[in-house]
Amino acid sequence: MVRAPCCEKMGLKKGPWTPDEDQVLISYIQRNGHGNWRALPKQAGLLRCGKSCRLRWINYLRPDIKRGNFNREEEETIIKLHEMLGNRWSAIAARLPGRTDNEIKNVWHTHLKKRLKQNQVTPATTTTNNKSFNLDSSEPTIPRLLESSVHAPMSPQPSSSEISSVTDASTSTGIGEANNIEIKGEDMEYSMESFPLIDESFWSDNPGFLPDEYSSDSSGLSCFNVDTQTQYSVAPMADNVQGWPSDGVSHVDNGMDFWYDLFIRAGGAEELPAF
DNA sequence: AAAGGGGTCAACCGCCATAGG
DNA sequence: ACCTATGGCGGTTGACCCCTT
Repeated sequence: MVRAPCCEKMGLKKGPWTPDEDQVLISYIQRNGHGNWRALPKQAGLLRCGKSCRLRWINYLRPDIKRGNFNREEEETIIKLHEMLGNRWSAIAARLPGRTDNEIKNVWHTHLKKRLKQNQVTPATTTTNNKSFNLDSSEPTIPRLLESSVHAPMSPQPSSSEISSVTDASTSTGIGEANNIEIKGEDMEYSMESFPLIDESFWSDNPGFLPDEYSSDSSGLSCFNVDTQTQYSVAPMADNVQGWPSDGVSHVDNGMDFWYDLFIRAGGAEELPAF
């Protein structure tokens, strides 16, 4: 299909927006909305293409945009969601009110990716998994589980084309080993090391921590809700991870729900955040 | 003080999905 | 069923700024 020529071939302006252009766009959208981006610049009297107008509005001029630096909680949320969703920035942005996909993408590439990489080269040390919970937090909306994704120690990872078999906790030499698992989707890789470390001792050392309606499997890396007959991974997961969960249905949200469930039952938030 | 390098971020590009004709 | 227009998305670019040498 031959595409319509864009801005530069139509004598339209490119590059940074001027305050005047911003004002024209804002007042036009406030008066008329933005039903048709393609037609908008002409109707508004802007020498821009519709795409450029849309981008400017969505990424910068929208009234509900939250300006300023990302706080720690937002960054941790991004890291966690990126573990789940990969580079689906718009999906991540949808869960961060006031933040745009472009902004999140920039933060990821400029800050977070670097930070995670630094953590990867940190020599592996044994840490306890659930100890990373900070239940003293006065801000209950995001599980402190996320802390562990930032500070999780990294060690060489085994390769696997899909979720690998799980080292049986009874033969495992360490917590980290039991969780040193890599999941590969179609175009993404997920390291279980980025999640709180969990092995059999996690369940046994935390009587009452695992909700009654869940029963963990032998690996300790998935559990089963006996009420809903649903299997959950212990880590939030992507919907394109092959062969997981067992029913083949996307359980992205289930994964998150499960974490939140654990978090709440560990004394965290009273209510689920709006995910 | 000037140059160079790296970081940041707004904006663009090109592809894809989808609605509508 | 096919074609086209449009919106939306992720990857990339380049201008600007700041820090270091």
